Amino acid sequence: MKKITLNEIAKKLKISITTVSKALNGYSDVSLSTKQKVLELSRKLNFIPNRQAAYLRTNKTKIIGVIIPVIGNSFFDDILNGILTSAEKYGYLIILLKSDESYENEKRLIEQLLQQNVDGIFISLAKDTYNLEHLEKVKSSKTVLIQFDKISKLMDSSKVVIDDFNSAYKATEHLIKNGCREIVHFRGPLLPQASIDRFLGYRKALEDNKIKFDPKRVILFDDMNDKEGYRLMNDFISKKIKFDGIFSISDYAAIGAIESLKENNFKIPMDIKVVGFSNLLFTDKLTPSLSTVYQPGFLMGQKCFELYLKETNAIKNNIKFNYINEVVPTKLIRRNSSQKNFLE
Amino acid sequence: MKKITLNEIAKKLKISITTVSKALNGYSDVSLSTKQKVLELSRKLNFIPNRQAAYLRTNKTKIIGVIIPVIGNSFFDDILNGILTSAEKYGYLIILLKSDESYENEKRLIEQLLQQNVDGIFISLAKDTYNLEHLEKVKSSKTVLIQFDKISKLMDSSKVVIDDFNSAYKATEHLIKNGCREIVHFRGPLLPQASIDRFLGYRKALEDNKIKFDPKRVILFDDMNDKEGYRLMNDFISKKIKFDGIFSISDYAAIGAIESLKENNFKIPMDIKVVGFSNLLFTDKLTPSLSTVYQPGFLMGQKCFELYLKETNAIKNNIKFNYINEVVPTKLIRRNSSQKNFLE
DNA sequence: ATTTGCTACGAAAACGATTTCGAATTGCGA
DNA sequence: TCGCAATTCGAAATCGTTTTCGTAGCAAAT
Repeated sequence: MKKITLNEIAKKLKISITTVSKALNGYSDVSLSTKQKVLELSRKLNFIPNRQAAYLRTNKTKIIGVIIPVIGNSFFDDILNGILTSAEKYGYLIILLKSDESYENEKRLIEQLLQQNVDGIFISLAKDTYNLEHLEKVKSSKTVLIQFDKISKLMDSSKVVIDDFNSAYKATEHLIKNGCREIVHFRGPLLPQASIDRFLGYRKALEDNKIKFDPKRVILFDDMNDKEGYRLMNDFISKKIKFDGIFSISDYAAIGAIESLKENNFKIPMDIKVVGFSNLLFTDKLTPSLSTVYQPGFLMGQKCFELYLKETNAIKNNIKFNYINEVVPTKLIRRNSSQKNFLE
Repeated sequence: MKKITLNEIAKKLKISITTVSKALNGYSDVSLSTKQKVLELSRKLNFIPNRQAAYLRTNKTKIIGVIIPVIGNSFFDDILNGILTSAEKYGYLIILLKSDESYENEKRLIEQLLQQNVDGIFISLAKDTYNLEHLEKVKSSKTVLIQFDKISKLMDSSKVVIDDFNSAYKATEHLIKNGCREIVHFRGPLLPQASIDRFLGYRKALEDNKIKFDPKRVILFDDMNDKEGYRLMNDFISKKIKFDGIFSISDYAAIGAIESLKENNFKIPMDIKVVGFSNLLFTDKLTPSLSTVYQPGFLMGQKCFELYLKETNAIKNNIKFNYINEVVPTKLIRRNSSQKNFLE
């Protein structure tokens, strides 16, 4: 069974390809009767327009490439959900790619996306991405670039992020208000901006509350998963440094830490109060339920698309466009793991 | 900045487009010296081959469309991860789509994928998909179709699934061995094959152990989330029907049920033992940790790709090909929620 | 009779690659 | 010198659309 093309339809109707194309695309210079004939026949023959061929003329693929560091994080799932929902609404398709937190992969993936002539690239950077040439390449190829969540301030583009500094500040302040004075900070890898800003928020909250910042209480993570949280918590406990709270940049690490704490007979939140970050799935179902900061992933995904649309429209209409830095609100979720007077 | 094409390179080198193309694609009838010149210049000009133009001749997009019912289920994340990993290995890109459990959406999405001329479509069906015309369309357009997880037996194609019947049998048997005699079954929606097979496995396990099957103890779910689990558990409890175990087709529902049980002062696993399905993220971190059946999502994703490759290769080499039904092994994970002599 | 203004349609170029097939060039042995 | 094979290259067709620019035909206006 051969594929149906405009040509086929034109021949059977004894009209030109041009007219068929116009009839299908709502041009006004085609009579109602031929338009109906075309629509009817193309439906009958099950005509499927060829997007790649169309691209060759229009230069629009209506495809967005999305690069995220990893698959399986429920926060990224939320973002993805937001992106997909918006994409569907506007007739776009999404090519999904994962960098596995590697800059080299990221570079390669971007190359692939450019070969596909995607109309836009949404990216959340790998944790070890320091070089930004690959992003420059995106921009110089006139592809719209949107950074989200893990962004680089050194790269000019529209961005959608949370207010990391203030979110961290609030979380830390919350611990302080609930009586903590010696708060351990689980910090992410050194490079990512989010990691830096959250650390600064943590430190500022201490300062503002006249608590001396102690670098021995910040723990650097390379990989923010529960196993690492467990391991590094064990390490820290063995150092016998006093502490009564934990602010973790990641729910994963916090959950791992809680496991370790339980095994070491610490009571949560009585002895140690902990708050995580992201409000991952089921963190409300844990015992104790985990306090955390909620990030509106779905909304962030939608915002990515909005910014993309604004930018392409500006380009299309040839009007000046300034990159937008969209900061979405977070919300501290107070659960049992950080409660003040907790009765079991 | 104009886009670089084969033409540009050819002109600057004063050779033909043909030769440039051949040099870039490793043809043997181009001398080493010109090949080097071409490679060098195309690197210098940052030449990016145009995949859509290439497609028009080759008829291969090297894109796979993947349709899943929802985003945000960690089991599907695992599958997706497997698919993406294999795709990358073989130089394919993935267009990701979600049906939101709706047949109508599914139909539309498939239409879109066919317009994109994807080389293959991997699909996990929506829960209300009864009509299979859209899948027939895929096949009649010579696009390779692979069904995974939520499949339809009525549609002929390669498939990758788990052994739902036996997995459910084992889970139920496990509850029986640990002393349960009146086991409630959380069943999914009526249509999906997995839902049916798991129910049959449950019933067979009862039979084989001389336990009378009681339809009043099977609870039909429309939406298998924790809220529904909570609500329907409450409903069931209010009916005062005796029970001492739950086999839920979904971890989500099981987790919701446990919340309800706790509130109603049932002790788990002492009073009620429960086992779920899927081994979702953090089910091991709950209190009590949730017994469940693990499904190898990542492996399933990889298998999808393997089956796809087998089928395309067969088609390419024009050899006969029989659809493959790949059944991957599951594993019952015994945790605290179903333990026999549990000491708190 | 000529002009004007519509409507409805089509010819043809263009997008950027791949691939077939033929031809030019070269080397080399007879 | 001629013929032949091997090597290297290119002309041109092709994939399936979109879009520009005509133009034919016809009615109304001058």
